[in-house]
Amino acid sequence: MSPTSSIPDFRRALLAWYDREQRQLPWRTEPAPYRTLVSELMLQQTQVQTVIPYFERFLKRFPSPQALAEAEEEEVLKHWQGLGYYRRARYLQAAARQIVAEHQGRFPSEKAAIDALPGVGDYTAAAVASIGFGLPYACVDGNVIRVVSRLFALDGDTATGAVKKDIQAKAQDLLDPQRPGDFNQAVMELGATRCSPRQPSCLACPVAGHCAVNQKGLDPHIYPFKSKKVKPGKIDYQALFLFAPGRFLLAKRPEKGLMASMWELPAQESGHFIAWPEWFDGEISSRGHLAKPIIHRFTHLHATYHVAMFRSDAVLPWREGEPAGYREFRWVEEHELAQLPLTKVLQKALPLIAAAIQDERKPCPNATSTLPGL
DNA sequence: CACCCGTGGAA
DNA sequence: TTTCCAAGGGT
Repeated sequence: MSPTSSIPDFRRALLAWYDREQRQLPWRTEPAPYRTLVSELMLQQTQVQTVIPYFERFLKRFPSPQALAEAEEEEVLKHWQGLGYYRRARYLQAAARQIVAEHQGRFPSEKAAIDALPGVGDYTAAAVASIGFGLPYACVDGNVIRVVSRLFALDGDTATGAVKKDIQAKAQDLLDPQRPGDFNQAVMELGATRCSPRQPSCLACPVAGHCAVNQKGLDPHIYPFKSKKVKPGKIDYQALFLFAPGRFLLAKRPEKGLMASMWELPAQESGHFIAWPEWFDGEISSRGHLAKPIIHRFTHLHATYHVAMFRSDAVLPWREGEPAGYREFRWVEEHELAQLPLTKVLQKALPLIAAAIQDERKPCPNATSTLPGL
């Protein structure tokens, strides 16, 4: 805050701007704590535009904590497919079950009970408490860190605990106790639409007059200071597309870790194509592989998937438990894909595989399936 | 505290 | 092509 500005003036200016220019978002209509919880879980590390269609589909299918609590995990994951950070989906369902089991299905209005919900940390608890129940807790997310850093021209590394604590305290001081939910959303809205990381629109900022960086003529781009991040590692996978007439083999990933419980092509870490799926006891009638590997970028992992394809003329068993590490294997038909939660890598691979196999089999008139040999 | 956990968009 | 990062939480 600049020396001449007051907190009440700041609140008034920010809330007036928010009342005037806030975006119309699905979770801002019919406000309810459960809807706020769903939106906040989805918005963790995920942009608003990405979340909107997921939020609408999810609320339509799981309109209440009861509906979500009673659902099959696989269907919940299916509704999260493509959104990433799949643990959030399971935490959300666990939270719904906790609300049903421990709060008789009534969303808890006490801060401590909100804190105790799975997948709910400091940020999300403050968001649900303030937006859902009007409780005076300040949210601190990436937007707030940036806005507060610039408002006060804070030079410290925001990765350190001391700076985080300082920002939390300053955000709490600024919070309007009369309208905590709107105020929290207003700061985040400002961070998303004006006080952005790369191209801050200080000329269009409703609180530029309160901002230390702006009033001192400092460069907003250097706030907040962040230490360099670690470069992502690289990893090669050998993935197998094993198919028989009408079916192909999918694997369900382990319950924990990367893309937990999602379905994908069975794969193992390897830099090379393997000649033969040794865990398959059937007879292979033909084989091939994708000309180009599938590149998939995770936050801190660059993965390359080499896809080998093996055709068998009958659906036969593979050796139990192999390849290692999977929760379940299943021969699936194309129409079943609509029910299974699939990894993005699998979704990238399927059309390429279909094209490769149809290519080998031409002429191939009247091909109605997008998948090979079906 | 460092690391893990997805994906898409922007520059 | 590479890098950053987005309404973070758990371990």
